[in-house]
Amino acid sequence: MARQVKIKDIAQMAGVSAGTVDRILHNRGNVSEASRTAVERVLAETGYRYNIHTSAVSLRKEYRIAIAIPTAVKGEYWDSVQSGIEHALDEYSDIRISREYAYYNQFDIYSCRASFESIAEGSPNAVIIGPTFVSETRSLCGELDRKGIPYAFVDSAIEGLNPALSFSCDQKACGRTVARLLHLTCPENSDFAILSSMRTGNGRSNNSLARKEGFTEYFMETCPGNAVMEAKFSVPDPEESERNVLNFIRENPSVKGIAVMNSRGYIIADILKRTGMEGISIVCFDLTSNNVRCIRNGSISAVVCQRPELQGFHAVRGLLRYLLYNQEDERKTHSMPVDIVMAENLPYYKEFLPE
Amino acid sequence: MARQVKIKDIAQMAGVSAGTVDRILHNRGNVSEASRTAVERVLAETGYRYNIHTSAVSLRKEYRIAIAIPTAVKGEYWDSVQSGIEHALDEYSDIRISREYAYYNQFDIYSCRASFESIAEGSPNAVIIGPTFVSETRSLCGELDRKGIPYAFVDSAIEGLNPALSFSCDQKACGRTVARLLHLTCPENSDFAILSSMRTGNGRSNNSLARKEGFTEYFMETCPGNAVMEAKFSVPDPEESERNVLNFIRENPSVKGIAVMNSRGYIIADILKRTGMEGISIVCFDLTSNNVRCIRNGSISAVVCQRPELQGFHAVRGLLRYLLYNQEDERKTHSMPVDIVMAENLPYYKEFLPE
DNA sequence: ATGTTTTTTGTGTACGTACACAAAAGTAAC
DNA sequence: GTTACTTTTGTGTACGTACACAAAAAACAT
Repeated sequence: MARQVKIKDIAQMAGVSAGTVDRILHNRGNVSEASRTAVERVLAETGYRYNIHTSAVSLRKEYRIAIAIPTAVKGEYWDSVQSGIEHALDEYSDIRISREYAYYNQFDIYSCRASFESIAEGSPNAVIIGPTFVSETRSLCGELDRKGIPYAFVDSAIEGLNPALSFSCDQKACGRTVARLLHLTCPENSDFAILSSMRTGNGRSNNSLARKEGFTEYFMETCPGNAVMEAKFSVPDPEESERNVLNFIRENPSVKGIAVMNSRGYIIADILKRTGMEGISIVCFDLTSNNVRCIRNGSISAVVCQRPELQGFHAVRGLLRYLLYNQEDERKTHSMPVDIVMAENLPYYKEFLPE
Repeated sequence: MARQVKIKDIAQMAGVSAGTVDRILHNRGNVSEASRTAVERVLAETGYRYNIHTSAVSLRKEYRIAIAIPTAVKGEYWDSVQSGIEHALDEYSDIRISREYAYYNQFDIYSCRASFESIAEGSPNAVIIGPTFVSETRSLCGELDRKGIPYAFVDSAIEGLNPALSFSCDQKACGRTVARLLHLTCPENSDFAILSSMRTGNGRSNNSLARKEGFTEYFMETCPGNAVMEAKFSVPDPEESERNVLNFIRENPSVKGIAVMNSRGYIIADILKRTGMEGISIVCFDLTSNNVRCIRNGSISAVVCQRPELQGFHAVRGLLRYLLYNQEDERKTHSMPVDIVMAENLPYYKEFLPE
C-alpha cells in the first residue's frame, strides 16, 4: 500500500511551506498567485486527499447542524428520517457536532415559518431541510445562501435552489411502481382508484402530484380499458372518513384496487378490515408502523418506500464532508432507490445495517 | 456537546497511568488485578469509547485482508460483492489496509481448496469468505481459529463455525418472495415450475435448496391446487439447454410461471424471447447485468436480490472495527434485506450511495 | 531612505491514541 | 541483604492536520 502523500510533501514539491498549502486547501486567502498555481499543480498531479482521521483530530471547531423537518411522530415517516440523522451523528461522534431540531407541523404553514425563522436566527453551520412548503423553503434558502450556510434537502427537492446536497426519489417512478403493484394484485378487469387524504393542504402536494401522474400514466399505457378514479377521505374525522370510503366503494363495485399516495393507506385498510370488506387491494407509501401492521394482517398488499433513514444518514454525512473537506464536487442530487415491501420480504426489510 | 472522555481522564480517575489503561483496552496483558478492576470500573462508569480518528491516526500497523470468493465475473453476483469490498477499502483508505483476492471457481472444488490453502499460508490479519463449499470452508475456518485470525462470511453462513461477522439472507423467505412474485405475475390457474441449472454441482446448493423449500411452501399454503414442477437445463451447453426448456414447456402448457433459484434466469428468458414464446413469466435472483437487460426488455418479470454490494462493504467495515477496536460485541449475524426489483423500480435501484 | 501598513509565508503546538522503551516494584534464590 | 529476574507501571514520541502566531517580504506613504 503506497504511503500517503502528506501536506508536507506537497509543500516541499511546490517549494512552499506547509502553512501555505493549508491556506490553499482551505481557501483561507492571503496567498500569492504564484504559490497558488504551483501548489494546485502539485495537488492535481499527486491526487492529494485529506487524511480524514488526522483532519478530524485536529479540528478545533464544533459544528452545529440545524434540522428543519416536520414533527417526527414515532413510527411514522419523519421519524425514520430522524433516526437516520441520529445514526449518522453517532457514527461520526468523534467529530464535535451538535444538532438542533426545529420541527414544524407539516399541515400548518405558520408553524413552518416559525421553524424556519428560528433556524435562520441561530446561524448554524449547516442545515437539513424537509421542504414541504415551497415558498417558505425558498425564502429560508435565500437567507442561508446569503449567509453562506450550506443546506441539504431530504424527501424532495425544490427547483431553482442550490443545496449542497439533495435527496429525493423519482416520484413518477414511485407512482408507476404503485400502479404496477396494484395491477398485479388485482383481478383482471378491475378498475382502480386513488384515494387522497383531505387535510394535507399544501403539505407534500408536490410528491403526491407526481406520484399520481406516474400512476395514471402506467394505466393509460398498460390497460387503457380499466378506469382510474379519484376520491377523497378525511384524516381528521374518522367517522366521516369511513363514510366517504364505504360510499365510494359501494358506488364503484368495479374498483378492486386502491392506491393512497402517501402513508395513510392504513386508514383505508383498517376501515375495510373492520367492516369485513374483502377482495380489495391497497397499495400505499412508506413503511410506517401502522402500515407494517397492515401488511402483516394482510390488509395492505404492498408498500413503496424511499429509504427515509438512509436519506437522513447521508444528509448528515454529506454535509459533514462538505464542511470538513470542501467536497462539494460530489454528485449533489441523489435519487433514492424505490423499495417494494410486502408480507414476504417485510421481516427482513432494513435500510442499512446499524451497529 | 460534552467534551470527550480521554484515556488520560480514565487513567487519572482510576489512579493509574495512561499506559496501563491502554494495556487494558487492548488486552496486552502485564496488568495487575487491582489495576484492571479499578480501570474497568471507571471505563464502565464513563462509558468510554475510542476516538476512532485518533486511534486510526496513531495506528502503525498495516492490516492485510484476504478475500476468498468465487471469481468475480464482471456484471455478475460476486462482482457486486467485490465492488462493495473495494468501496469500503476506499472509504477507509486512511487506515493502512492491503487486500489480496484468492478467487476460486465455484464449480471446481479443487480450485477452492487451492485458494483456501493459499489464504491460510499467507497469515493475513482477517479473511472474508464466500463459503460455497462446506467442508473446505470448515477446514479453512478451523485453521484460522487456531491462528486467531478473524473471518467474515458473505452470501451465506455455515453452521457450527464462529465467524467474527456473517452476512446472509433468509433463503426460505427469498424463495417465498419469488413465489409470491411469480404468483402475482401469472394468470389465475396456471401451474409453476422451478428450472435448475445442471452444472452447479456442489456450488451454492445450500442456498438453492432453502429457496426451493420456501417457494414450494408458499404454493402449498396459498394455492395447493396449482402444481409446482421441477426441471433441469444445462448451462454449459446452450443448444441442449434450449431443447430442455422448449420440450418442458411444450409438454407442460399449463405452466405459466418459471422460477430460477439462482441468477441464470436470463438464460431461460433469452430462449423464450428468441423463440417468440410469450405469456410465461420468469422470476429469478440477483441483479446481474444479464438480468438487468432482461428486465428491461420485459422477458424477466422480477428479480429478488440480497444486497451483495452492501454485504461486501459491511464485511470489510465490520472486520476493521473488530481489528481496530475489538468491537466483537456487536451483532454478529446480519440478515440482509430481500429486495424486489422489476421494470418500474429498476432504474433507481442502488444498494447504497457511492461517493 | 525611512517608517508604516499590508500581504504573504513559515513555524510550532495541540488534538487523543498506540506503542516502544525506560523505570519501578515485586519475587525468588542464595 | 544482594543479585538476578519477572512483572507491572509510567513516560515520551509519532501519527498528519488545523490553526494561531511570529516572521519575512512587499507595497505604500512620507
